[in-house]
Amino acid sequence: MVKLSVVGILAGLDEDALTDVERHINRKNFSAGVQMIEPEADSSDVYLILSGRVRIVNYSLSGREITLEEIGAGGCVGQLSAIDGQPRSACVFAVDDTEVAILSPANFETVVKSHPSVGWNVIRELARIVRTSTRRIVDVSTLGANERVVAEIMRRAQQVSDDTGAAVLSPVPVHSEIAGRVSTSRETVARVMGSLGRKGLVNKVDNGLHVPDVRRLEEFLSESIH
Amino acid sequence: MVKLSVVGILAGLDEDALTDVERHINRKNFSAGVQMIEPEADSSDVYLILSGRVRIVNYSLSGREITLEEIGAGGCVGQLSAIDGQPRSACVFAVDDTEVAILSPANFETVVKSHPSVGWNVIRELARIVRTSTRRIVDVSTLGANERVVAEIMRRAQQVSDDTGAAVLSPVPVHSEIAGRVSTSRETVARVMGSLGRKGLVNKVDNGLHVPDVRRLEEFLSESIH
DNA sequence: TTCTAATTGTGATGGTTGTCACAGAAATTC
DNA sequence: GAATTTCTGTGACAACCATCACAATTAGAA
Repeated sequence: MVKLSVVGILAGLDEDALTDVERHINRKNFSAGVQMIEPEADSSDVYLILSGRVRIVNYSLSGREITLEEIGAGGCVGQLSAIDGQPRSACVFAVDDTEVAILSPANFETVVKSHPSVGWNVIRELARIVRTSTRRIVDVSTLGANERVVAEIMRRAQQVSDDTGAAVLSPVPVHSEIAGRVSTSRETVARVMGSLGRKGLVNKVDNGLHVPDVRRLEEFLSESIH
Repeated sequence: MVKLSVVGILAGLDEDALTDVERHINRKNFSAGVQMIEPEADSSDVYLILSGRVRIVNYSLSGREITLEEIGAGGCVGQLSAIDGQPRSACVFAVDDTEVAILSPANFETVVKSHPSVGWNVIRELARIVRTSTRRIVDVSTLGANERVVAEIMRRAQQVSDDTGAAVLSPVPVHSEIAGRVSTSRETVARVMGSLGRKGLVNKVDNGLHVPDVRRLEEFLSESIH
């Protein structure tokens, strides 16, 4: 059984406090692909991700999928409703098999208020989300669809680049998944990836997508914006 | 001299605590139009707005202005940098003459951590920002520019509509300001407003923009999305 | 392996909307 | 009230990209 201490927002709690929290949660498992939270449902529980991976998505009326966030073990989802009592605005589903600890809004508030460090952790987490969202708003307002795709590949590569400036994204990102994250169509992603490949900026290796020189990707992106 | 108690995130503090906070702030005034915070500046101070109004904007390389938020008396700006220590990501300028109380990041953290109610207020405020940002991401990913303009007028009208379902936006919103808020061009806003006027969904009165029936605006919007 | 499902690649096409350009209206300043 | 600045309205045009429609490829299951 996974310990609650893996959860980011609970960092800084001592053993006693953790066992106390333990008494107020419900553990639950979701298999990969299953929807965990549907919008409009009037629950406001907070889900602490103990293992696995979930994705927060929103569907447009035309059926287009917009990925808002993807969160792995240690993260949490559903805080917003617990904080402001408003209905959920998106749905959450398990990408991999996922184990969660469910905390009621009242207990969430209690824990946050009674442990300053938890409060601060929640604040930091929300600040991170605000920063990400703001960057996305700016991206989508200033860059074209093609550039957004390049920017997304670039960001992913930056996170895993080694000291030679190369990076391997593994497994190869699925086009439709990228499309959901940068608000464009799958076809546009395919075209951009093709063109990056032809330019030698990325190339496929059997276990992933190889970016030989992240710096050149950055340059290519700033050239294409003018 | 404006009291600190107008500030939303300090709600719930008693007199003693407020006078204590008072000792750690610097008051400052900005005239309308002046830039208060420029990005890249490596200060991380939090600005509590005591009176006036500020706008948080971001400029694209092509010079397009993106309005991220507009905040009036009682609000606060600059928290993100104080929370995560990262550089500022946008600039802030005073829309009206504005009086602020400036709090250093260290003091901000102290106040937040030592008063659970302040911590919770900050959390609620950040949650509000996350919700707004998310809605905007969804809007910009699923609606066309024209629809976004209609949606913006609709939202503003909803906030001030009376019991007959009518609303007056006063003063008349400036087109370029709307454009900045919904990530489109000033010309597009002009065209949409013109068309709404011709359909009788909005009309100008001398002191503002009159929306005779907010419901009809909502219907019009959902019809135009198909 | 063979069959099936998922993913990718690419052309054609039309709608949307950003951009440029300028004229007219309104608001401010002097 | 004249002059200047800011704001609004609108046409023309081209770029960009979502969508449709398949074919080709790859991965996964039977």
